[in-house]
Amino acid sequence: MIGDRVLDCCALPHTSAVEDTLRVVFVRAGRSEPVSTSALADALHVSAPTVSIMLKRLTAAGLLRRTDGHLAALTDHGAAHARDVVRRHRLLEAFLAQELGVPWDEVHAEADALEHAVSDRLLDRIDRHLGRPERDPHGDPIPRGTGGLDEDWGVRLDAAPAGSAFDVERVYDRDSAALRYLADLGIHPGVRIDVTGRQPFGGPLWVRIGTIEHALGDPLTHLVHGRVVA
Amino acid sequence: MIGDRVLDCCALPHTSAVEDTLRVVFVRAGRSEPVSTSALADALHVSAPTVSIMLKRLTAAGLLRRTDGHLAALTDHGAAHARDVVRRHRLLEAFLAQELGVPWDEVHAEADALEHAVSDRLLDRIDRHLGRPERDPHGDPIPRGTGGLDEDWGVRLDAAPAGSAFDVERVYDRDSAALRYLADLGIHPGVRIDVTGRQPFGGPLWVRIGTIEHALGDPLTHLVHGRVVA
DNA sequence: GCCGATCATTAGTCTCCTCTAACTACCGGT
DNA sequence: ACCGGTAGTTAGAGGAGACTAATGATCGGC
Ligand SMILES: [Mn+2]
Ligand SMILES: [Mn+2]
Ligand SMILES: [Mn+2]
Ligand SMILES: [Mn+2]
Repeated sequence: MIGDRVLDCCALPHTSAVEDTLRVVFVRAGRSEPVSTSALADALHVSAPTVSIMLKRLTAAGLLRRTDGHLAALTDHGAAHARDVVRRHRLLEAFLAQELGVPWDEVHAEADALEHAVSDRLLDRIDRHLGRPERDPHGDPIPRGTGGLDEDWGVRLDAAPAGSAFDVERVYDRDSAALRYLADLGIHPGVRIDVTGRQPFGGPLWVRIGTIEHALGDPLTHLVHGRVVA
Repeated sequence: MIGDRVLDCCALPHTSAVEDTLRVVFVRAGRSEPVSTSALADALHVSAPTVSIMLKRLTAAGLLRRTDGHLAALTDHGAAHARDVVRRHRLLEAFLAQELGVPWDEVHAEADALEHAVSDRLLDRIDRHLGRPERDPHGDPIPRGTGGLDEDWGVRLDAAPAGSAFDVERVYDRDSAALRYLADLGIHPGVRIDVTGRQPFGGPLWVRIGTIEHALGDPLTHLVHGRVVA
């Protein structure tokens, strides 16, 4: 936490816990995943009561609304702050990967800590140093200014029909071990995959990367997003 | 704060406040400055009672001793942890200055925040990336391994006799405005200064850098350390 | 030897973050 | 209608860190 970035506007201190919650709500909502108390507890590695109390505080501060099924949704104000945290997070991920060669399965954890400690001034230096990158190592767009963020996740790999080709654009960065495995297979943003077949009843998806063929289970295919091209 | 660096050994959480206190005690003691409650409160930008309580906790954890005049001194154990914080701090300063061009009067504040968020793994990447630097932008030695740290501050510029030359080795980094001014004058580690004269009764010291002559008051000369060479 | 200034500590409060345990609300199945 | 499980919240507690106000200790000056 750097002292000078405080949510004066909403009478809420800009702590790590607050920032992390805003970021996770933003990203999950962008993926159209349900933002429930338990899902947040899981993602943030805290207990459900801890999330419950945090959501109440964020709601009181006008950053969050509760929808029908206890779910959480950011207000415009909350989304603006969340975007700022996401920007810091992804820009740091890009920096760590490009400048220091941190592998893409490690950058998330590092950025999760650094995002609260980097000043706006330093962040802008990093941005300039990298030449104002558009995407982080997972293909996630880096929010810039107030311009509309392209939070389009495209199509999930498991939705690609057999016989089609698939351009990988984004890979969800939650699971380090999965990222490591996908990288071993050569799956990362910018790569074209041939979908060769699909077993029925949730069976594995057969894909070819280069000349090698692999069977991918749902937990993996659900992480890979992009476009069907043929 | 990154979760995995906890002082298990001393039953004390490795928080920012704890780390900052250890670092400041270490550096002040290294400069042979009195480490009093009020001096720490001033340096850490907290109230005296806050320091008082922290010193009691550190003492209870065996990281600190109280000497005669209420002063604080690190135990060997405390010094070992403090060294680690100082290493993170100075290595980050060096990285920010060399890789991102952050000016030397800004690196301290940035490192003060980042030092608690950087993992050991990332720090080692930074270290390797910089080629294992020995000194930070202020000329301060970067502790490495368990080897003896050269915390020699040499001689203060105000102790240099008129007519002598003075090699600047270290500049104390506490005061940003002073660092900015000294940089404008061309005073930084590696520079040779000619001491041309000294006014009596605490008057200014006259120095020549290159061809330009300047009068420096005590607040400035006390920050500049090095060796008298002639 | 007293007086005031300075310094340190104690006392009392506050906020934030986290937990466990208990309770409640809901929902599906029988 | 009932029962059990899941999800969410409430209740209660504790630690860390911060503050102000009051109190205690120390020391120099006169
Ligand atoms: Mn974080
Ligand atoms: Mn990412
Ligand atoms: Mn710090
Ligand atoms: Mn320094």
